[in-house]
Amino acid sequence: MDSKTLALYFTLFNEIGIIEQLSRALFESKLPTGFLISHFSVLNHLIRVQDGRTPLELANAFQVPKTTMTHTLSVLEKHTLVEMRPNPDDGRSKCVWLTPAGRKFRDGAIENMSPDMAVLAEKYPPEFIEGIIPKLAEIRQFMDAKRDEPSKR
Amino acid sequence: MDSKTLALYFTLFNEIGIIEQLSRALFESKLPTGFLISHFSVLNHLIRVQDGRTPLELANAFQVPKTTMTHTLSVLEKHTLVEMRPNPDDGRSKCVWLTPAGRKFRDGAIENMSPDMAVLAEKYPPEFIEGIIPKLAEIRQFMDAKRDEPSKR
DNA sequence: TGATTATAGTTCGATATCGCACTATATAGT
DNA sequence: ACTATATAGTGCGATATCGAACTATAATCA
Repeated sequence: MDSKTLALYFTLFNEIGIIEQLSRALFESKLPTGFLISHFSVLNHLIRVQDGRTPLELANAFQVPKTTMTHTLSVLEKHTLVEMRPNPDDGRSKCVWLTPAGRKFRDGAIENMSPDMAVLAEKYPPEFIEGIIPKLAEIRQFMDAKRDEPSKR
Repeated sequence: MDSKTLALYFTLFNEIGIIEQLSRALFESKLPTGFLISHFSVLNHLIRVQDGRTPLELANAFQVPKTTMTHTLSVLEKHTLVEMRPNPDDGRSKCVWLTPAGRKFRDGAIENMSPDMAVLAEKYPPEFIEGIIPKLAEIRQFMDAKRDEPSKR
């Protein structure tokens, strides 16, 4: 692989990294002080896929170590945005449930983020975004699959 | 903006966020233990745009607070991968220079990352990547511009 | 069933990131 | 020149992320 081609792939991840940073900063500026995307993401995920997930499921969904998820959940719990209940199917485990305050927090955050998305949509209409997403999703799936199978080890 | 369209834009940033996480984990696994992408990125940047940059220029380039850059640079300096010299043009400032070890570190890291990029390239040839990058770059530039001009404030 | 191994979650220690406040130097305004 | 303001970098404290080790419960298997 020549260095020119290599640079191309690096550029891809560099662009992705920068957008990630910009969007994170943008989104976090719309959250109440002290809250981060990690907190919002968990609440949002619980609404999208139904709450009652276990901490481990959440850690896998976000591909963070379980210790990180323990910490994130403890913050959410401290603010009564989620509630931990024992897992009826597994004595070692727990289930995470949204509280009404948690749902409200998530809805409010989305509302605050909406105007910025609208500004973006003025310049880049839905069709433009629809043209990109499938390609990114493909790459994401490929990388995700490779992750579990680190070169036949 | 209807919630369906809103969700589309969220999906974009979600995909980007996941790829960022996966690529970060992948790249960091190719670095010597204890080093992170933040360290590599600075070395790489100094080679791409010439060393002799100031800490503030670097902080802006990566859009991190200057305190973060101070910390990152101190780690690099501790490992003699960079060298800080006074800025001849400004008594408050410093310039960051690569050491031979720093160049070697960067080159070695790129070499270690190469095989993974090659695997990716097998499935997604350069033309595929070239089709995505300009669109991402556009969005990145747009967001970057908006960042400085937070709705006419 | 008893012993072994695997899994869910937490605790702990290390490092990263970030905001605030501070020092030192530079620049602008008078 | 003198004062006021802006800027470059750092120190410090708070929180986030992560890996290693630990506890408790489950699953496997002889």
